[in-house]
Amino acid sequence: MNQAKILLVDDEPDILEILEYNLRKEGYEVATAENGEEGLKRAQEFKPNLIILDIMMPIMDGVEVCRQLRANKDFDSTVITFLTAREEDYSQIAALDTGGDDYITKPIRPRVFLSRVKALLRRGVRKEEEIPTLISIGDIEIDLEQIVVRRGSERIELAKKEFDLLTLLASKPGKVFSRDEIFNRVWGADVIVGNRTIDVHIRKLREKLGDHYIKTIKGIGYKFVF
Amino acid sequence: MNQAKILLVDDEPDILEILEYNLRKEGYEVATAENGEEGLKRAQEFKPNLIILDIMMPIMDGVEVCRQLRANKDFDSTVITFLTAREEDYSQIAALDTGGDDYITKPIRPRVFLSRVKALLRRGVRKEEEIPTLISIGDIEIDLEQIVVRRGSERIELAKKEFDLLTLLASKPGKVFSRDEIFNRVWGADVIVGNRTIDVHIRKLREKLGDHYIKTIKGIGYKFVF
DNA sequence: ACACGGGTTTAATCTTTAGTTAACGGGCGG
DNA sequence: CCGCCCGTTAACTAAAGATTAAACCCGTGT
Repeated sequence: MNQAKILLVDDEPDILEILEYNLRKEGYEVATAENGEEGLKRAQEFKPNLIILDIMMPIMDGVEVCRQLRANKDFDSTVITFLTAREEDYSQIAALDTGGDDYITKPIRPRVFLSRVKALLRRGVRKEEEIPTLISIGDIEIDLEQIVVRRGSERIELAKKEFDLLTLLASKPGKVFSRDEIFNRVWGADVIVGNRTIDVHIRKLREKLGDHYIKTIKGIGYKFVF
Repeated sequence: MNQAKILLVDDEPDILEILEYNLRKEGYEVATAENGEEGLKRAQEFKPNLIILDIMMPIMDGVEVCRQLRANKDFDSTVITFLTAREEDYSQIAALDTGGDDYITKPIRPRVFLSRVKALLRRGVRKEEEIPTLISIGDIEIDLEQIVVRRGSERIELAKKEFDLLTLLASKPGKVFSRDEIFNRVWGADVIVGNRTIDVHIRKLREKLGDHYIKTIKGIGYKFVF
């Protein structure tokens, strides 16, 4: 018996029903939502292994839902697939760009659908995105493989959280990351930590790297400057 | 009668069928999968001696499957060969880089195919190139053939697990190996051992070699430094 | 000048992870 | 059959890291 959890998000109750029926029959645990917002919420509480998103939905479309999920650490290893009408293949490409792993075209053939789902769940493996092993900005080099930061010949050792935080900020130099964003990406949405926690880590980073790399944007967040 | 086990992974059922038929006729035990992820799963349970992977597949292509297989100890001695359309020879090169042992071009001629398979299996084990018999880093020499470590003229005897562990770490000096990675590569995916086990082995290594070779990266894993 | 809304700093505390040591049990050679 | 080695586990200790709380600081608007 299969115990993977699947979240279905589609605005058409008929489709929802038929998919849910088929999936349950195969032993999956299923949750559903009828629009994007609800989908996001359900995703948080249900922690599915696979999320199936209709692209076309009122309120919030699937692509947007995907974008938001992908901004959250908790769903790093969640497989996301889209449901799309056969014609619009341009949207398919766009959708995969936002972090989707696959798409399934309507009309849906239950058999094909199920085997596709099965395949996606096997091993739970996400599409491999390019994982650079080295980020370098200004005079700083972040080595993701050796988990170490270098400035010139000097090696700077960081603790794990510090490293994660720096990696995030440095992944988009100049971009301001809001506190919420940082919490989501470094800690994950359901870990609840005090609101001064980030500050402390920022402080330790500044201590080790020097003050000028991380700039505070009051009322908003922090950014990496160079 | 031949009892080698062969896993076929291809998204085209026709090809799968014809290959399977031919192989069975020769007495091989055959399993099939229609895409990469399914292939990985089957590989785990079926433990084939030879895996034949189509390069072009939806969801997860053959190259990626190969990469993942090669990250797992259980498949160290599994021969992997690719199936590829004759044209794209650039991809062939890339594919062999990820740890493939050979490739077979489509269209497939059963006779040729079978003799190729036979050859691959007879050669038994993997392509030679990737097995250096000696790793030497800093003042340490790891002799894979004699299963012994030398430092200068001193010979250091290690137990098998210790040796495996050292070999892994030393295979990429500087790279941090996560605990998970170590478990997968030294113990194999399905053995479950307690979480202090690695530590103990690390300790014994440090005891025999000296402390400074293996460095702990807290919260992540270990790395070999020199 | 003062209160207020941030942000910063520091030190204390809690939590998590690694290190250590001893001991158990299986397998093997003598 | 005995004893030894290896791999593993268990229990405990040590250390590092993460978080919190609380005092402090600074610019702004009144």
